[in-house]
Amino acid sequence: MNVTTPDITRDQMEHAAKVLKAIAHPVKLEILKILADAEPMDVTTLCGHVGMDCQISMMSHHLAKMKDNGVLTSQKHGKQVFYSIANRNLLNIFNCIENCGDA
Amino acid sequence: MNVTTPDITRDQMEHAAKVLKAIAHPVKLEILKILADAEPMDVTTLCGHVGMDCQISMMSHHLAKMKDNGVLTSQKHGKQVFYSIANRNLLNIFNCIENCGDA
DNA sequence: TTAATATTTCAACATTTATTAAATTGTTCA
DNA sequence: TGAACAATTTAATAAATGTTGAAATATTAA
Repeated sequence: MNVTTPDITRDQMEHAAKVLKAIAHPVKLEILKILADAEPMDVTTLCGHVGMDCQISMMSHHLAKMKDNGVLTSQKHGKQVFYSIANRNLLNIFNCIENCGDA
Repeated sequence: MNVTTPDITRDQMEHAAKVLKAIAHPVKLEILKILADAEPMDVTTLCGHVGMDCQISMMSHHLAKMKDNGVLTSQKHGKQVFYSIANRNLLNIFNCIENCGDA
């Protein structure tokens, strides 16, 4: 397979690194995956869907970081905060990863 | 655009997180980009191609981590070590990133 | 207004990552 | 052999991340 890469400036590179850092964590990837199938979702429900033991505080930290880096958006309804994926194009990263798993 | 995500196990998730961590850094992305266009390449030449000031020792550290996580491979010829991209599918990540830049 | 619920923020700490310089290893060539 | 070069390893330190529990904030309902 002949893959070519688009031209990317140094600024874009810095930005890309930030986004990747914001999701390069098993739980954060899982969050992304769960939201991919059922967004938006509130923090407590999301916590319940995560495989491992989930502490609400940890979840909140993960979500905040992902939001800070433009990966997620949030919207408050009543006492709950619902998170969504900012740009579903990012989900293609899962296909990328799946193919590269046996590198 | 309706993006669906493949089923991914927790183990794959852990692995994916490792790979992403191994490239979630501006210089590491740049390394990947340079190699994408001209692999294999030795450490000193690679260092020269990197935009910012590059110390050979730092480069070596970056390369080692990327190799440890299966992103790169290396081959020694004489006193030089040439690095290549282990699986060029990973390069699709640049397309991913380009589209998500304005999230 | 008080109680209950949802989420965030704060603070502390452990762990990991990034960066740099110096020392070390391995290779080639005079 | 020993000088020169390429790259890695080691070690030290700074900076960023991950994790946890407790306290604080905001919203709703009694």
